[in-house]
Amino acid sequence: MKITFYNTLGRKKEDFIPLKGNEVRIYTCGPTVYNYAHIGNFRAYIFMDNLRRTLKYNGYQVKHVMNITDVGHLESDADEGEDKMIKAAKREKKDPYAIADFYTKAFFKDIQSLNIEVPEIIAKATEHIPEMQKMVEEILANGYAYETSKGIYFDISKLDQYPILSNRKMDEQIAGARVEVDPEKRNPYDFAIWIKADKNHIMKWESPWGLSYPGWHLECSAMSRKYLGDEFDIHTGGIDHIPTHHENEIAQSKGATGKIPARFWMHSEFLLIDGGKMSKSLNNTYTLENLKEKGIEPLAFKLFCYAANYRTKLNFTFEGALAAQKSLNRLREGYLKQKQGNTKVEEKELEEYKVKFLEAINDDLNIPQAMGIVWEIIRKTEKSKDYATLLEQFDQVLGLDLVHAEEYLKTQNAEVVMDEEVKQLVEKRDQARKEKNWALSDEIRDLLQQKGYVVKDTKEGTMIEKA
RNA sequence: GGCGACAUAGCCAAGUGGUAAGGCACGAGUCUGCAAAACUCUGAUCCCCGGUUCAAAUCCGGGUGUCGCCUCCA
Repeated sequence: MKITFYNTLGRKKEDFIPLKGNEVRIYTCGPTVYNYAHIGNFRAYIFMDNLRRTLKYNGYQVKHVMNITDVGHLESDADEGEDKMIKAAKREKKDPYAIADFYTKAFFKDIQSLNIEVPEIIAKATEHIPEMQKMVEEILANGYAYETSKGIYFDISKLDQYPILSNRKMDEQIAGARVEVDPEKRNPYDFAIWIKADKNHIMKWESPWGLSYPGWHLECSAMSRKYLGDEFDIHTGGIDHIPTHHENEIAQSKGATGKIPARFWMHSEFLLIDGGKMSKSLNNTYTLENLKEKGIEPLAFKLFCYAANYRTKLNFTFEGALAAQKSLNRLREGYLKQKQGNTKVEEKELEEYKVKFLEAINDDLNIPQAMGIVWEIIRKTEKSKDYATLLEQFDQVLGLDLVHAEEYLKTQNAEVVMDEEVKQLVEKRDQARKEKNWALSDEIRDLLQQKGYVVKDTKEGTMIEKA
């Protein structure tokens, strides 16, 4: 079935057809591992997950590369300021490689808890320094760069078009408004592709230009080319990458190969916090750990993201996230009920749902619409294993790990029952209820509620959950 | 100043020409010793004004408002 994706290059939806047979080659801008990733970052990786799962669901083979930026970007566009990795190293009094290693592990742990598929190839910047150097040499040889006392700079005036992704008119931009323009640069928007290191710079490598290190866009150009070739299918990233990072990445790749590296450029929108920007100064860059503290599972955050399309801003509030947690549990319970059902469902009906679902996801990953179909099936009164099987199939795209629904629900309850004091209260209440001592039973219920539990009476006795 | 986006029920949001998906909350009912949970049911004519059309939330023009980017950032 036809797939359409919104392409930032051209700013419209286009039919997607792989460049090479049945294989789709994707490159995703991954994390800079100098700190914990926050939920805004994860929205982008949830989008990436939806994309690759959708392509696989359509029968394509996926070759997907994601970079790990373990040699830090600089603080500012004008290549001044302090390297992020170095900064983190000073902050935590460790060497940059240890910092990178620590946060890389943390990142993949989070990715796993979100049930996000790990791309086939994970490429670390520090392991691709030779490839990057070679690319700098090519760009220089092709006449797209020049050397200054600070490093090698890309000459944007040599390009037929810059910028290509956005409509900015460079001469109207206030260059140097925040950072003084380097007088050695030919154009204010020329950027460093290779930087000569100060004596104090920790991460640096031997090169024809002395001890130095790569500019912060270069790794993506070099690594995508190494694994996916000069031209591949899809390049993804956050919307903030458009104006500088991806613009410059395209420039470099064109300087080296003469080609725009990817056919499709797909960008995910920002997650807003309480209607505004996420920022360190507002102290609202939440991590998955912060969500867990409030009883919100990573997968509930994933489901939260499914309320909106990846290209629209989504407003995160804890209220909304708690609603998603509730919704996730109902989804799990609904799935389990279908699994126990014995009604026979017509093949034709199942087929119709499959078509609707596929149409939704193939229309630029319209997950919200796909979720509408999921809920329709969940709510079916005539319970059926066939519906459960269908939901499992859809979950190949959604990645909510529905097959383990029972375990998740049990885990939530198990955690609660662990508490010895609470356990005794529950037993005492069950006894009181058997004796029809409603006064005592209600008293214990109030007590449990004060402690922050929801009390459920079932045939098996008192069950409690965290409120 | 330049660029971009958004404005749909209490909240989060689908829907881009034919009379408004879904989730959460609220309310009603079933169940229950009473509650809770669960289940069922219930709600909007789509920021304002004008235009195009047989027909507009959906296209065009003009307002108003909100937000993001132009500095690293998903």
